[in-house]
Amino acid sequence: MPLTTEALFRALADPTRLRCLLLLHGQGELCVCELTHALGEIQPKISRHLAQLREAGIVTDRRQGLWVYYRLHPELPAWAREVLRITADGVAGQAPYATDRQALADMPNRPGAACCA
Amino acid sequence: MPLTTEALFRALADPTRLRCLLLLHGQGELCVCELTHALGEIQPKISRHLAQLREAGIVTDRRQGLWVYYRLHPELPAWAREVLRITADGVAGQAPYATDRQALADMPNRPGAACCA
DNA sequence: CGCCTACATACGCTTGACCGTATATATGGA
DNA sequence: TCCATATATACGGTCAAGCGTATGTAGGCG
Repeated sequence: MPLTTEALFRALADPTRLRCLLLLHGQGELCVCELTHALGEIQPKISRHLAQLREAGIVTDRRQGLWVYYRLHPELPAWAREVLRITADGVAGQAPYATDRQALADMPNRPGAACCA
Repeated sequence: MPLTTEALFRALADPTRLRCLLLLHGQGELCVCELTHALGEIQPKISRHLAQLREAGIVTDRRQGLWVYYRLHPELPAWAREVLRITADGVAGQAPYATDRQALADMPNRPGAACCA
């Protein structure tokens, strides 16, 4: 079942999901604890919203060790990516999107490749 | 108060509002009875959703005689128009958007300039 | 095995969105 | 003035979305 327009906009209509998606759009791949830290929300809340995005076909996940990494679904329709791109451009400097990026950058002990420096 | 990203996506997340907005985007200006006929919905439902869109700053209205014409708000941010354009392109041939356009074209006794042919 | 960390999910609750019906308001014409 | 049409809104009800808390599951390490 393909992604409908309505399903995408319903996903984007929640601030937590929109913030996650814009972060994933800019960063490529993030695990749950990174998103949790970046948004400053509790973990079950982030997990629940990511599950919704996964069930809608907007993101995919990949487990690596203890961590589960989320990214935009590789088969996301072009128009959906366009919507994300335009939105990301339009709100790049605004709160909370800019502060989310900053909080992620300032996060200590980030898992993944970052720890192998 | 400017239009927030979240407010736009919340507006687009409802099928009735999305159908109205895509019609308005393609047709420029439509009155309530035209939208009611095109979507095949009852009038109070259309009016209520249009009121929400108006309060969100996404459309404006103009009364002319008995009819109230709605159109996209002239000061709608460029990114919001882009989102609408991309969406309209992406779903142009699909139901119910294509059939909405057809039903509007087939509507008898349309008010406005169309009757002066 | 036992423990810790990361993540997912079940539960109960609250709040708000959307609905249809009924009614109010506004305009134009007889 | 009275009526008809077009539109807006008020009311009451239903349902689903989102929430925090608590608990389940999965992987890594001793």
